[in-house]
Amino acid sequence: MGSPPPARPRLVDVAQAAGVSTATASLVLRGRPGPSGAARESVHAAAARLGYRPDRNASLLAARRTHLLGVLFDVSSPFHAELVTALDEAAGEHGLDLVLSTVTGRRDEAGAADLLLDFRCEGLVILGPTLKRSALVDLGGRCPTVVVGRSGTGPVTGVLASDRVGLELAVDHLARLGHRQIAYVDGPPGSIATARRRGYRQAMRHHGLDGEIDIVAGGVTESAGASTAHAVLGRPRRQRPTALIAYNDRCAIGARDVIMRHGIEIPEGLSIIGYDDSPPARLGTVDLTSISQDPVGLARATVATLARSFDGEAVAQGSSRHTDVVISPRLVIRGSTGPVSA
Amino acid sequence: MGSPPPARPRLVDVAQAAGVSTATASLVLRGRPGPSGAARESVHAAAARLGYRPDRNASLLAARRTHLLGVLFDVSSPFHAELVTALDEAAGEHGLDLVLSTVTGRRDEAGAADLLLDFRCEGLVILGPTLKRSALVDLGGRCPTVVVGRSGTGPVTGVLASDRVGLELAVDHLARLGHRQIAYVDGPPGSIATARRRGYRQAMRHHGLDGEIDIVAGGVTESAGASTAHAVLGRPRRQRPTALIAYNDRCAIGARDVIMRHGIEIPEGLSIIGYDDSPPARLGTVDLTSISQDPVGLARATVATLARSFDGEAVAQGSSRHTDVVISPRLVIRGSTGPVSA
DNA sequence: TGCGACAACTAAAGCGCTTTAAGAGAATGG
DNA sequence: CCATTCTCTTAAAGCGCTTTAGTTGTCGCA
Repeated sequence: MGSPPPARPRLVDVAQAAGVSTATASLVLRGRPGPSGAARESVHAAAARLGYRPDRNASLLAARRTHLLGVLFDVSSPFHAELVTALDEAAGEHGLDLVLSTVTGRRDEAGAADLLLDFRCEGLVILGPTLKRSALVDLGGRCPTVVVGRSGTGPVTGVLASDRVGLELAVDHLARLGHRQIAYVDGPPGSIATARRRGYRQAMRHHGLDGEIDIVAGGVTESAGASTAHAVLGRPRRQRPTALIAYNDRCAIGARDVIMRHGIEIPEGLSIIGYDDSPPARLGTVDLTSISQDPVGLARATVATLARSFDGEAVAQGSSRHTDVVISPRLVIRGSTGPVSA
Repeated sequence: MGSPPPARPRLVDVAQAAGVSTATASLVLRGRPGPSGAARESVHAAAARLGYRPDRNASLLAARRTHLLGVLFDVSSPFHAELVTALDEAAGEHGLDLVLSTVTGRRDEAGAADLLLDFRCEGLVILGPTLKRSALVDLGGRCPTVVVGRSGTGPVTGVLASDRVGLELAVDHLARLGHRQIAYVDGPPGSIATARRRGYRQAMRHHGLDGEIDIVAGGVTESAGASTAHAVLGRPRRQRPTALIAYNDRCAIGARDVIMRHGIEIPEGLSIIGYDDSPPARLGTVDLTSISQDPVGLARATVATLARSFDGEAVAQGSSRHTDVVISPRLVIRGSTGPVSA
């Protein structure tokens, strides 16, 4: 393992080796205008020769700008994983870097946020926060903050994919395939599930399927989906839906399992649509049609919002009204949906 | 979102408010001996009143110790997620904090490592690295480094769970249930798969099952497992194994899918053991017996190793020999294994 | 020749903290 | 009563960088 600290070269070393002052070296290394061509060359040469890497902490401290975005996420969530990747990409385009923090046994969401603030990040991104409104508002007061996947509050902007549009996409797709008996597997209590349920109703009405609206109890986990499937399969044949839209992929996958074991082919006997476009949905063996919340789009919108707040000065400060940024989800069509069988 | 920087209080503010010097305030806030009881009280009071939080960057810069462990991981891996959580816990016990970095589109493993080093972390943890040996050795030369899940090289220590023991546990368990025809579903080319295959052979021999050794081609994904299952189910009945040990959970789950759809009950018709004890294996609907690499154990060992190298001075520097830390995996028994049917 | 304008550079003052070395009292003791 | 030893404080020197204000030297032009 170890090695004694091989004494990293510092800026003065580079400057000395290049025969210039640290001021010049600093300017050159950051590509700032000023130094002459000759100076630039010798500094770059010296830096390369010494293997110089600036000390981030010192730079940040001196520059009073950290170019750091703090991201608070749940390390065990695949959806968050995708968001983090996308955020990093988007941050890079704005010259920002990410510092990550996650909720663990010894640190709750507030503690993790504090840790990020201690790094003096210029903006805070909170993924799917379970924080109380008041705590959120407090954070928003200390640092430009965006929550992803839920509505903002007070000074905190929310960036989210429209659930209404999501369900519209799902119902449209199924209706186009000839389905009429389209059931919706409900989620847990909460604003997200409410929005999706509402979106489902609205979309059904839109297609003149008011009479077919069919909301069955579900949940968030695979086993919830499994129970739902049992319930649906227990109905008399005529009353069974020909298609299912589930609150999320996990629920959809649980239902799918039971349905298949019941001897019903998918999509011939029943079409299924999930929500989230999670990695399991993409597995060749699962191949689930799903609504993607477009992590890349969410990430871009998030970073753009924060970046705007950095240079665009404080936004609508006094009036602590918040504005959400709502993007459109996408329908990812896979093998779990097909035309309704004759 | 925004808010104009509400000017965080600095140490001088606290000191001033408490009527002491910054030196005293600094000592008090870090619980160092020196200041009197009265001083302690007033500083703490002032800090609380102002809502003071030290600027991490400034502290780190001045203290020349960062107490930071850099962790390089794959944000899309559930196994890494568990490790990160466990690492954080373990680091906390040693007074260390984690700074995370992940491979993304714009940053490869080496780039991510550089980012971590720029944060001046005192130790580097690389989870399941795909880095070349030479790159690893280079990192190890710059900073105490531990790789998790693979053997070390040069100055880099490896921390891993014994594959030999893992397969021993699996075979023991099945043998105890009366199985004799235990097949092993092989993994992709590489040292890990080799170690597991060897462990399987050894364990079988140990149980006097030399004649039953049965290694079938597999792979790392669900679909690889599915193909394997098709191959096995294509055999004449007598030659079919009564139990399967798969290279990993994903492969096991793919096989399980095909087997169930083939009308064979699990575990009555066939027992299956996976490897990794990944979240999908734990799902109620999957309920897969699996070998856990004991993330908590790995994390503890990793942090302990690094911590030792911090104060214990450089370890065996000149001789660039490396030592691995090998821990024992655990068998997690679930519903996918049962007694061999009569 | 002399003066302003400009380009290229640098000395030095921080950033917010830690730490060292030294100072000021108070307490001890001969 | 003065020397000695503590205990408690603090001024000041950094940490490695950025940035401001200012210096130097060159050139053009009246």
